[in-house]
Amino acid sequence: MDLVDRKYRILQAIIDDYILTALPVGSRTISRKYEQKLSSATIRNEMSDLEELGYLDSPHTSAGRVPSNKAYRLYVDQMLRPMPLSVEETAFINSCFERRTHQVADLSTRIARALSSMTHYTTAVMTRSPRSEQVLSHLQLVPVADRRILLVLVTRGGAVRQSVLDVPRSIAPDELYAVSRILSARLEGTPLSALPGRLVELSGGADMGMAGILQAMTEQQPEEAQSDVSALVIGGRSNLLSFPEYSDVDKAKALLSVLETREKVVSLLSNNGEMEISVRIGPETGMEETRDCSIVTASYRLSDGRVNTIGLIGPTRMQYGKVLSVLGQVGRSLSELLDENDRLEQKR
Amino acid sequence: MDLVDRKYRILQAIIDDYILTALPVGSRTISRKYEQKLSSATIRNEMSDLEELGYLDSPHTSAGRVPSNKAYRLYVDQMLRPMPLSVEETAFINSCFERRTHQVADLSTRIARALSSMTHYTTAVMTRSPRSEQVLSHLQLVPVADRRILLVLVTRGGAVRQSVLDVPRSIAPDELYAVSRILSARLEGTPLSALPGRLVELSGGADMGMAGILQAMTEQQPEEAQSDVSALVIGGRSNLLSFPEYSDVDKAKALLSVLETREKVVSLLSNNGEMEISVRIGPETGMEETRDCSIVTASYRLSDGRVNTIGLIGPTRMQYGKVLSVLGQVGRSLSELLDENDRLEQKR
DNA sequence: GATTAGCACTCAAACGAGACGAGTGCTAAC
DNA sequence: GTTAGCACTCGTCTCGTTTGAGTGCTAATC
Repeated sequence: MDLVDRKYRILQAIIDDYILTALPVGSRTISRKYEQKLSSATIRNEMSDLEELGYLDSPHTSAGRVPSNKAYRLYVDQMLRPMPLSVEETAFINSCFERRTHQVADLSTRIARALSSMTHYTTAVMTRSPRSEQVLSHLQLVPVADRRILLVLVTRGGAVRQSVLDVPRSIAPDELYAVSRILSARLEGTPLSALPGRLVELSGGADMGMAGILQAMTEQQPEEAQSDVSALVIGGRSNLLSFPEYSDVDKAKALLSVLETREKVVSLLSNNGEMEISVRIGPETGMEETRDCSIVTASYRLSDGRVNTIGLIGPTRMQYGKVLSVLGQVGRSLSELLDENDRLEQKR
Repeated sequence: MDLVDRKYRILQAIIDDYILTALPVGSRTISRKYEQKLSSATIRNEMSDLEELGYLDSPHTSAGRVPSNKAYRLYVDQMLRPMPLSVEETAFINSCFERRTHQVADLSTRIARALSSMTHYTTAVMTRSPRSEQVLSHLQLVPVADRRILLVLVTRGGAVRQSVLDVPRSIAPDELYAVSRILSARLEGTPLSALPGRLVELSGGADMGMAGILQAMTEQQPEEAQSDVSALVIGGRSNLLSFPEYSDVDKAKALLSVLETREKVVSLLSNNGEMEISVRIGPETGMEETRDCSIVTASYRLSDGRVNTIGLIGPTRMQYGKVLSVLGQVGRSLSELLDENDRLEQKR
């Protein structure tokens, strides 16, 4: 199924042009703009072949040709020329990560904003904390109100989770500290996923005072803890409306609705297997509503064991080259930031 | 400027009809659907008067009339008939607040979802924590990693803020607890707004060990603390695209862009003075981009001193009756939930 | 004096016929 | 293998026409 050089070049030209203009590409356009040695008739023949091979579709007889999903696939896998970012662009990305932060939500928001402003696509950033992989390092109970305490869980990697619990009796700060010490010592090293089980075990031999706290801890899990996804930020939704493919309000609405359903966004960001960067085109996105979209995702493992997934969504006619370069640079800047964080931590 | 009864009724009919259909209303429609005793010619004369009085606009000579912002104002202030919710609707709202929660973010998300699904408008929920009004009740430092600690601030009302700090040396958990006790005792009762100042004072007489922590506390304020707004959730954006006024993609895009700018949303939700429920129509929203929108906001004071503002945004042709009833019911359900929380707290 | 029937007038939207033009496929000549 | 040429397709644009909902005004009616 190898395409001879010329067909290959023509196909590439068509895709390039279509990505740029969103208009079906005609043979004449190619012969003038890309392959001046060849007449439009020759191009026409080649295009006819390419259509037969499944790389091109024609909306109707007298329009030009449009790349098929198969063509985009080939384009992404083989035709993509590395497209270096301008100095300004690199600088811009770096500037977004200059200030240090430990608030993952802040960082995600910044990433989302930066990416959607640079690419003009919609960006979703998700942070996953696989509970099975996270191991408790420290536990602390903090008094909040009379019969209300704050439970803080710190993992080995340094991730923090907290939730407010109602307890059946009032507990003095000093007692709370004592309980924290005991629990912290007993539970240190437990994977978060095993925590509920361990708590039940412990409450067997616990005295009355402790039992109430343990019970509250088991029962009052925060909603967030139900899923692994701890933060989900979406930016640049309005960008979608600039694309001619969404000049039809109904289509735009359908896509925006998907973006409003947390589970759907999570699933769109998720099924990229173990790839670091993945490009899914049209039906590969695995969702009916996004059959005309492409999704590019990149995942990074944070030092605390959490996984950050960054996704860009747009029409299949996506500027893959640009998107991949930008995502790559973001990845580099991000690891730099994280490394620096870690280094600072070491040095001190 | 009082409108005689009949004019008043006719105006009301026009607004009702326009809100329902989004189509300019003609004299014939009114005479058939609303005022069957009167001929279209009579209505026509009245409508002409109403236009002169500034209550109606005509898009062009041969279309019907459209209510002006002044008309909506009158409608909201005087014409609104209480529109009781159906049993199902009330039940639905209540069901959204059944599960108790201390996570304001969860609650906000639920409110936003419920409101946008019931009204088909876009909902924004904001939580403000006026630092000047919040008074520290307890402070706790929790070990996170080698030279990294978590600072937890608990206010008298029971609100919790936390941030991760980098400190210049490694501190044992027990020392951290001792420092927490000292600081907690010294700072208890300080308004959060006065905290930075107090910290500087304290670091004057502090020993070396403490000084580093105090410095980290003053310097490393989390981004969130910069503003009073601690959470902002928006739901039902795609609803906007169902309204004929946004069938023009550019208009939709402009409005969606506003919703993507945090500061703008905060400002839209904010300037309702001290009203519990406020309705702002068109230019009253105070923003160029929303001159064709109306915004209804409701504010509730939470028991911990924070203020929750719920806002609905849609075209000026908004179903004010329905929106106000739903918001009212949400307010009731919400206070019930909060009261119950408080009662539980008392009883135990 | 208020109401209404009647009528001329307006104007956006819907419709339809052409003209246009970008594009194709095919054939025949180079 | 390439290309010039040509007939054909079909969406889009343009423009005049029709339609119909609506208005304002006037004169007759209650």
